[in-house]
Amino acid sequence: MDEGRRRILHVDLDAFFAQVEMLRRPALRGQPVVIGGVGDPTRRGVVSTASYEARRAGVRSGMPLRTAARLCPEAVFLPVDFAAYRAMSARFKAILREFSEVVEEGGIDEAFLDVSSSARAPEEIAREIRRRVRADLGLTCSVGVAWNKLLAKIASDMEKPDGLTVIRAGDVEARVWPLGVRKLLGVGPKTEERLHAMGVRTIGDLARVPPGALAGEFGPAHGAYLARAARGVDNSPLVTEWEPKSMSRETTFEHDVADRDVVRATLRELAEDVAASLRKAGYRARNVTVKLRYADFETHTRGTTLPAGVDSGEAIAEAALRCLARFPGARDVRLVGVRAGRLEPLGGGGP
DNA sequence: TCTGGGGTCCTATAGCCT
DNA sequence: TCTGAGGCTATAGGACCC
Repeated sequence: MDEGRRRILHVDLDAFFAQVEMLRRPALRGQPVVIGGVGDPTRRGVVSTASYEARRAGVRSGMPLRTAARLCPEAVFLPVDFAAYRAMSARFKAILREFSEVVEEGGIDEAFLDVSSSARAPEEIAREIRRRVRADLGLTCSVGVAWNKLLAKIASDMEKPDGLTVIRAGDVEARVWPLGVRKLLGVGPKTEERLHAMGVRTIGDLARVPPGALAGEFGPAHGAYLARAARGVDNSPLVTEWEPKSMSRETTFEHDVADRDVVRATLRELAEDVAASLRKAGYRARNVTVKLRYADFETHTRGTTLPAGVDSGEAIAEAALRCLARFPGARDVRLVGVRAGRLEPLGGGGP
C-alpha cells in the first residue's frame, strides 16, 4: 500500500455462529458443531455454519443438514439462534466503530472499515481490532487490509481462521492471480462454470481475457466488472447507511403441501409478520409479491402494485391472496413466501 | 428423504407512449 | 394515418451475498 491510496480493512468473524455457541457451551470446543435449521438433521434445513472440525469432515455452508449428518455423524447439531448472534454482532460492530466512523456493515459477521484518515498504520489498527474482539468478546476474527473493498475481502479470506493478511501495491499478480475465480465477489457457481467452460480458472486467467470478450459473454455491466476485478481495480465507496428496499418472510413446509387452504393460511401468517416488520421499521409497501416453490424446486413469483402504500397485515394478506390466485395449476408446494417492496418511509415523501 | 431465509442487483420482455 | 425507433415502467426470473 502506498500514499494516495485508500486504506480499507475487512473484518470477518470466523465460523461466527459456531463460536457463539461454543462460548455458551464450552464443552463444544474442539468438537464438530453444525448450526442450521431447527438443529435436527432429520428435518428439512441447510447448514448455516459449521465449526472447523466439522468442515474437516467436508461439511459446508448451504449443504442440506441430512448430507452433513451423513458426512459427519458425530457432529453436534444445533438450531440457529439469530437473536443471540444479532446481540453479539452489535457488540462486534460497536468495537469496530471505535476505530473508524466509516464502517460498512456487510452481513451479521463482517464489516469494512475505511481507515484512510488515521495516522496509524492500517496493519496496527487491524492487530488492535483483533486483540479487542478476542479480549472483549472471546471471538477470533480474520482481517484483510488493502486499498479497496474487493481486495480487502479477498485478503481476509486468505488466512482464515484467526488471520491477518495485507495486500500491498504490486502484490496482485503474485498473490491474487493464482486464486480461483470463485474468490472474486460477484462470481458464484454459475459464473464460475461459464468461466471454466472458457478455460478460465484463476483470477490471473481472467485478467488475460480481453475486456471486450468478457462484455460480449457476460453483458456490458458484469463483463466490465469482471475485467476490472481481475486486475484488483475497485473504486466503490463504503456504504455507511442505506434504505431497505424490501422486506420478506418465507417458509419451507416440512412436507410438501397439496392443500391450497394450507398455503393460504400460511400466506396470511407470513403477511402478518411482514406487516409487523414494516410497522416496526416505519415503512409502507406499494408492491406485494408471492413466491411459490414447487416440489421439484421450480420457483415462481407473482406480484402486484398497489395504489397506495400499506402496512397492515390485512392489506398485505389481501394483495398476497390475489397474487396466489394467479398461479396456475395444482402442484404440490414446498415453499411459500411474501415480499413487500417499493417501500415508502413513513413521514417521508417517499423515495 | 438433497437443496433455509433474508436480502440486493441485474436482465429480458412486454406494453405503452412519443 | 401508418410505421418505426427509443424510452420508460412493470413484471418475472435469476445470480449472488451472508
